Amino acid sequence: MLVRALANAGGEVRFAELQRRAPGISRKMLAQTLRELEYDGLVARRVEPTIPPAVHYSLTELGRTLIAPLDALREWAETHMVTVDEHRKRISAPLV
Amino acid sequence: MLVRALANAGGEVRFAELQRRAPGISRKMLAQTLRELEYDGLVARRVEPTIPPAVHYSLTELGRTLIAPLDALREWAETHMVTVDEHRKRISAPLV
DNA sequence: CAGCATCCCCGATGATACTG
DNA sequence: CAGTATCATCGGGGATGCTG
Repeated sequence: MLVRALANAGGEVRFAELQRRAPGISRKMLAQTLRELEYDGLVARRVEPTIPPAVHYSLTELGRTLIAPLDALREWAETHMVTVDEHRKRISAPLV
Repeated sequence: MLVRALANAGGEVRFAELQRRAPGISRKMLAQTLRELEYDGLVARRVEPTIPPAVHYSLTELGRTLIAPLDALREWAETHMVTVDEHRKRISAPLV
């Protein structure tokens, strides 16, 4: 997730760099999500008025409070995905 | 969320009861989601072969391990939603 | 570089009706 | 009671192209 990508970066990250850190996300969704997160006050956006412009994103203090609960979830997923997969196979009734 | 509704219930809950505990969710989505959760091994389903049938749902042990991280997130939301709302108003550029 | 603007499509979900 | 089947919609998101 974006918040994790921004957290990993530590400080500010530029748009393109963020895209590399969030593999699979399209430019459109990246831009859109960043706008939402900025709107919510979770992400700060800083524009350097050069040509071409350089835009830097970072987590706000509020955004950083989200890291822990989010990581808890991610860790749950990592720890239990194997178990879940095994259970799915055991059922062997491929749902849908 | 369903997991929370099941957690609240403590033990087994029947379909209709679950629907009451998860307001806003349609019968279709409830049934579908329950099947997925069962498939993943997070939810156990027990059918009493009476007429009409009585189906009982409950969290498995695996399902219960998900409660904590999920609640952490929910609590984050409850604690910070006010802040987020305030920030949105301060921006006053109604996004979209 | 960092986005918008468009067009387009498919899948997720709701509404409704039927059943063992 | 506890679903399933069918139909219709609607909007999220991808692809592409343009621009300050």
